[in-house]
Amino acid sequence: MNKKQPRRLKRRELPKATIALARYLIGKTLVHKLGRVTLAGRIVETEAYLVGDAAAHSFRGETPRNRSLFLDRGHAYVYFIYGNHFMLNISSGPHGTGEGVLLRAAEPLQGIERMKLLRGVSNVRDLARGPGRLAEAFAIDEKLDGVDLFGDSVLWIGSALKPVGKIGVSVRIGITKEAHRPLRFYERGSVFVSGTKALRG
DNA sequence: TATGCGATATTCT
DNA sequence: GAATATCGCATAG
Repeated sequence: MNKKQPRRLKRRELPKATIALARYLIGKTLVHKLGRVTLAGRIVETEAYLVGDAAAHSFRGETPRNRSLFLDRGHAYVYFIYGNHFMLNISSGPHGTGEGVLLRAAEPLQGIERMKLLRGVSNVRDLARGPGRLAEAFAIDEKLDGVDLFGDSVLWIGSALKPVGKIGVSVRIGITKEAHRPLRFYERGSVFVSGTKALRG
């Protein structure tokens, strides 16, 4: 029973550079329509993956698994990892360029009861705090791989519903290569950002 | 806070 | 055939 609705963002509104996009997405709204239920959350943490970046899945070229990462900017790249988690990325470069932004955490706004069912937890703070949790809370799976987030699909990015706080920058989480590059962006002080307290400040 | 392990698709050798 | 992966949870300290 939510009043304020986000506006669908258009592809041409997106910054062209991947790092700029990662920063731009903080505070925006991730929306997934599930029949009658709408799941929505405020993106509070992202990471950029670039060309020539050994930590990026595109580093060794295009394969069947990472092909969505090479789509024109604004498409979903969803993959399965560690035997039990999906991750949601947004492709960034022009078609043929393997860059993208990983969505790592969100603040649940709408459809919270459904998210609790999907996740099997009741603590709102833990619903989408971390990339695997975010995907589970938003019912993201391989069927959404390659979807255009800026067309008219059920999964899309909307405008910000609240002012965005200060944005922090740090190294990325959970990678072993290029682990020193400052390519993680997050809303400072948000309790919905993943990692320990130090990683939210 | 800090390990430690599960469970599997994809890629590498 | 083997290693690795953009993690999360349980359990111990």
